Amino acid sequence: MYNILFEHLEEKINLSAGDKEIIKSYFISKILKRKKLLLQEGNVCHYMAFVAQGLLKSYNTDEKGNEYVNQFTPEGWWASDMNSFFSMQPANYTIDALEDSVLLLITSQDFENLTLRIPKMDRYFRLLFQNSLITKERRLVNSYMLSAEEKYKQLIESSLNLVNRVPQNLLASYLGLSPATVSRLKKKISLDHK
Amino acid sequence: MYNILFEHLEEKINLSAGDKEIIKSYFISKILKRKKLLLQEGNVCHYMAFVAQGLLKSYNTDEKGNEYVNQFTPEGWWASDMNSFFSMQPANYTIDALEDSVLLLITSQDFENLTLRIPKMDRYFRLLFQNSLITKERRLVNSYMLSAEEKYKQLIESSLNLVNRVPQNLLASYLGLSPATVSRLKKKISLDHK
DNA sequence: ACAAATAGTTGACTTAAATCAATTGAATTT
DNA sequence: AAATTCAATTGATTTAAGTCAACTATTTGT
Repeated sequence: MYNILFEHLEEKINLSAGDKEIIKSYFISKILKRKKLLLQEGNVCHYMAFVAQGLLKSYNTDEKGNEYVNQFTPEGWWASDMNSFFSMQPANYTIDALEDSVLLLITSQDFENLTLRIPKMDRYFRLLFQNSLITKERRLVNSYMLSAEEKYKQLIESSLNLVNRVPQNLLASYLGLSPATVSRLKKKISLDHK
Repeated sequence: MYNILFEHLEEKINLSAGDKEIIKSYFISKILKRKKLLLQEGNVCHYMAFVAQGLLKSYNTDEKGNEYVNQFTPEGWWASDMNSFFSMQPANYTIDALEDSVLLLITSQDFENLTLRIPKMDRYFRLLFQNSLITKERRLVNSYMLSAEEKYKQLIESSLNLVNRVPQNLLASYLGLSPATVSRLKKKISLDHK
């Protein structure tokens, strides 16, 4: 179960057998069943979760109860409310499982301890956050520059795997569009291809 | 001129006098006059810039010539096209100076060398990117969840200093709104306060 | 395998914000 | 200080996408 974690770390840094033992000792594993919550908006986010298997989503909810999906996290990626995790403030996001999932959790205290004990982990997370930042920035710019149709097309091109695992209404939410709009776009695009 | 850089680094990590000498040696300083470009969309971004004084903006342009401002970078912050800088691919953004500015530049090769020579710098950038990521995520969610009026109000509350240094049409662009809309919102809000 | 819950489609209608254009006002440049 | 460029305002109009609602199709849990 830790293999997938080490594989991902080793894409960015080299680890000795000893490093791996140490790293292992900072994580605890958890099974999160479909629809169960990892984090509830308003609570402090105590864990950063590496998804070893399954799929999570994080979202927030406005006064009217509308859900805004912020991120999907499949195997090999990390999920948390970073603001809450690093500042201990109440979380803005709720995180739950879209599929039965296996997680490796680390607390914020242990995150700190781990990076101090193994400085390479700072490098790993520097590279991880750097890449996430590039992706988020792209998404933000797209949200301003692209039409609904272009957003939907880009998502299909860049994340076909996700598109097949996630209900269309959640993709709509992720794109900042209404389910009706995405349904119409899907039809339009399939007609355009004929 | 390096003092402001060191102050910022020392908010996140401790530096010895020796560290500072080494760090200094990796940067070159540059004066960038108002309206001059640091980076042109389509070129590779060779530098990451620490703004010691002044104010930069980064933006991209669509086929129709519309500009979409992506970030303002005042003193004490970093500017670059991160994707281009770290991957050597052509940049998506253009970066220019809104005010006469003083920059400290580091090349991507030297960035790599510096983090390898002083691992604490990985920690610094881990923390920097971590915070940027939190901010970008907030902006992304706001772009979906908030109305034009709420976006504008939040910007005023959170960044009054910027609001006073940046022309209103660029703030509009940064918020993903048209200049006309921002002008109307400004009027509406001032009336609401009476 | 069935019932219940959830998701997707489609039409009619609304709406927030964009666009266009004319005018006024402010800042830079020479 | 005048000229020129750039920024802001405001009204009239358009438009992309949202909302609402009724219906159908698909998934999920028991």
